Amino acid sequence: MAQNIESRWQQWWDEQGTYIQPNPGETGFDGSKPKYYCLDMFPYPSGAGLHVGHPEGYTATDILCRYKRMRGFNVLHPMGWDAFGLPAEQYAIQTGVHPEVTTKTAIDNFRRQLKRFGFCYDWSRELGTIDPDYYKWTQWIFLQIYHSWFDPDADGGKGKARPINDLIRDFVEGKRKVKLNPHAVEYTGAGDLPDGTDAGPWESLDTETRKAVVDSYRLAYLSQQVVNWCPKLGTALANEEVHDGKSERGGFPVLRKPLRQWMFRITAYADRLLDGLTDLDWPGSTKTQQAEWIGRSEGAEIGFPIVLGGELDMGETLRVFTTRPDTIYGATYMVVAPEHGLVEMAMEFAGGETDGDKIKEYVAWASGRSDVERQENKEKTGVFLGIHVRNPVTEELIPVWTADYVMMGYGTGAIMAVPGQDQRDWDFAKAFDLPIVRTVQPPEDFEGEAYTGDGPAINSDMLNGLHIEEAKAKMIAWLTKHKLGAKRVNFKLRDWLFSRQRYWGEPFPIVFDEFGNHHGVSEDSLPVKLPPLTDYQPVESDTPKPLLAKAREWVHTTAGQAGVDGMHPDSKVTRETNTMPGWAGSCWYYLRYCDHKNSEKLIGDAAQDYWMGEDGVDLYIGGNEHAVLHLLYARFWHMVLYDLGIVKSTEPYRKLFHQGMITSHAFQRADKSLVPIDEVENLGTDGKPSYVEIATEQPVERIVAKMSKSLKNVVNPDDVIAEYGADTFRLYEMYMGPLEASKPWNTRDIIGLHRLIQKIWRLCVDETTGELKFADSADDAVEKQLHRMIAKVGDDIEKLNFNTAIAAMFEFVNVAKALTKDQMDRFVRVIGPFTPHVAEELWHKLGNETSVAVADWPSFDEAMLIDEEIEIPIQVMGKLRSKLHVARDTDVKTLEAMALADEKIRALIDGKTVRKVVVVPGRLVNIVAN
RNA sequence: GGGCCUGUGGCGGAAUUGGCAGACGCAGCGGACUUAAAAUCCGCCGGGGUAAAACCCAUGUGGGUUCGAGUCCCACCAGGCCCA
Repeated sequence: MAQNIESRWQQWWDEQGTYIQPNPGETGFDGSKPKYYCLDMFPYPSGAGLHVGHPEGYTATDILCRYKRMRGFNVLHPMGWDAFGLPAEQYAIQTGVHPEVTTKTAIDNFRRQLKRFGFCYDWSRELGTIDPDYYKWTQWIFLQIYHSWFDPDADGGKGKARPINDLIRDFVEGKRKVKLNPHAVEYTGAGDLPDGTDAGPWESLDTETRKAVVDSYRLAYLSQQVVNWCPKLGTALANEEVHDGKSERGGFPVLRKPLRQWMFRITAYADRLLDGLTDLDWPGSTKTQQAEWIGRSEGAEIGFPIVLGGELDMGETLRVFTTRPDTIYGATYMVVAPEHGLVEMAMEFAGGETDGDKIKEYVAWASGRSDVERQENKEKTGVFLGIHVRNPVTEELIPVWTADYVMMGYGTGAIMAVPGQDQRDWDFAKAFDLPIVRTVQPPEDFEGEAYTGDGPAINSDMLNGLHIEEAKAKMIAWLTKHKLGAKRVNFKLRDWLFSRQRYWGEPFPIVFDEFGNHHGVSEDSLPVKLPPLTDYQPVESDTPKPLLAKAREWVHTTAGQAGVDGMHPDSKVTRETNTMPGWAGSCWYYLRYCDHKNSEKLIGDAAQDYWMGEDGVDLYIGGNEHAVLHLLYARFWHMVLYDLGIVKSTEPYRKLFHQGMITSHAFQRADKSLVPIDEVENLGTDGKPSYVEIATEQPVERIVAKMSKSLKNVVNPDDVIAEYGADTFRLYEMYMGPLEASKPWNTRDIIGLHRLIQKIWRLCVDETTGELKFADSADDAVEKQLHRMIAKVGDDIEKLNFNTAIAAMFEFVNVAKALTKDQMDRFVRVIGPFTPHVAEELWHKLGNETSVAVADWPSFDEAMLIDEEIEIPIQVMGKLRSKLHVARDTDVKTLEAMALADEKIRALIDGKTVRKVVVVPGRLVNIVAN
């Protein structure tokens, strides 16, 4: 029956366009209503179809949106597809089927499955990141970023993105000193002046230098980056995909190789990304994760003069960043990253204390290690460079080592090692027998090694006795005064590597001329369409070659064809062959939903003003696995677009909520290894289970585990819907527990929710005639319970407490045996958001012609929520001893008197002294007596 | 190693935010209806204790604050997630 009713109404909603939400200016739009923009994280349409985790968040937003609509909001609730990405491409490599074919099949399947849940998406706004009409604007945004620079002085020192032409104009007009961007990480390194060098007047520079200067400011820039290159797979790999120098997939060797890559200067926004978190209504843990990822730390940059052979002053300094300048007296050695310029310099001057071969060997070895491996706190490795620096404070000579636990990407790629106050330095010092000097006095009972806590400074001359914060301040002041260092803020956040050597992604709207200079294509030549390929095999090569290089005709074109302004149309150009990473399309999709058919603009003004308002998306629900990457990247794009005046809200997502993971059961052997569920049998009863692995007859323990193919504990929503219907499925997932909690799937429990729907049905419908049945008159108890349910359900929906809302429905149908027509009318409205199909069926049986989805939410009477007579527990010494039945508003004195007069209580306190009587009116009485 | 979160019946969970622990559902037990089963309806359902009550114990463990603690504080144990 469920199948029949559900598919009938789903079809009707489609035909009626029940859930289509018009935009401002369109027919049917009611501008007097407030807006509610409720967004789900759109799915990656995999070939496997939906799993039971998808509909959890989607059902929650569906209920909320239906409720908000009934409460008089215009609701924007769209759905789309995050469809570029690796799995479709991997599949293409194996089968030769174009990723577009497999992806579109997967999308059709996902759409079919989602519609089967009866979700109230406005499908007219559906979009996919692979649609050329969509990625046209992804490319357009890239161009905006490419044509921008970050002016750190703008906006009162907060800094903002400005058009790159503003910068060029400043250079031409002499308003700004022409120099390389001092904040550009790709140009910093040992020996560079921290402030950049004045390049002289603009007109004195040749074209090439001018271009280099301008490019160093772009928010999207090309840079040599050391990546994990796997020749066999023909692509760069993420750190997480490399283990022991081999690729996780296939076990092929991985090299550290510099690659010319597109980068986003997200580091320029570090402070704003951090500060912006404060006002967001996001889970605290997510904010913390982003803040830690950004990793702001205050400290000092200090220059240590480099000394060769113990006396020859090089006239250069080794710059280090440290968060603990107060510990400089305890710096007993220095460490530079193996990629640091000083290592190469050491090898040039090999001889004496410098063992060039050993250094060379070490650097080669370190280059094969991923960042993750290098940061693992295992065995310390390193080589003495034979170079010393002079401690600027103590004037003592300190040896310089290279070791891979120092990263080139963090700070300056060099540290002053203070083993007394840093455990990694301590371990290293122990391993290589280097001196350890404590500069902070640990507490007397301290038994650890490095001491990182606070305490008075020792062995530190002018700092002695000062605590960390004072000592830091004093040292920074001293260094600044003597021009040996300065206060500096450092971030863990790195610039965002935006190139992939893959096929299935957005092409860059960039071409290179014959001299290798890059040019953005003009806006009217967008989209740069992804060319079809027939061969998706990675190019096996030592020199990284992106897959798109195979589309030779597409790659080699002319400026006219590609649409490059300011070049002769016949000039030969080659297209950028890297593609954008999967994050690109998901960085801004929430904007496009507002106005997805707009061919003139990314988003029209009226649509943006109404739907995004000042705070952006009202509620964004998705998994917390996106806590950092997607949610940080999207905020970054939004901020750039804000600076350029394209969007008007400062943040994309006002309120964020993470639904918990739906887990499953699995079985665990004594050694903690897992057993698939079909290899276990229950020899006990349901009440007292006793699980045994069939093959070994050994007992196993039932535990909660992630759903996975190998454990055979994956649940397919299609099967559940086929058996119980979508309404039951929706209720079950919402009744499992709090939305944010991770909860185990338990098929056996579904029946209870199925019974609820049947009880609802039987409460309203006479099963013999199929007609509605009504009570002659309203029962007081039922009427009261109805008011309570309306209040409770509405309140719970607002708080996303769907499990207790459903419990309130259970309580109602357990009380109500018959409803009047008026009661039924209200009841059906309340269940509408949860079980839209059954509700719609009953709603129409009640004689309505329009959908229950557009009905008003019923009101309730506050007075009905309050009991006139209540039960008050009486405690003696905090233990429940008796109860009073009293009028709700009985005052304190009366309650106290009644409690003390209670027979049971009198017996208990007989012979004791009543010390105190605590009375909470309407709550309880507690008697303290002894 | 650091950070965050969680721990309540056989199971999922509830608890007005410091005020009657176990709402609601599942499973289980007993009964009604039925030739029988399913479905449905009624009752019981943390442990000990009792003829039944009374009473005692109980929210991972141990302490603390409080008239009163599942809820707040400290320590520990176990599990999970994130970072390293």
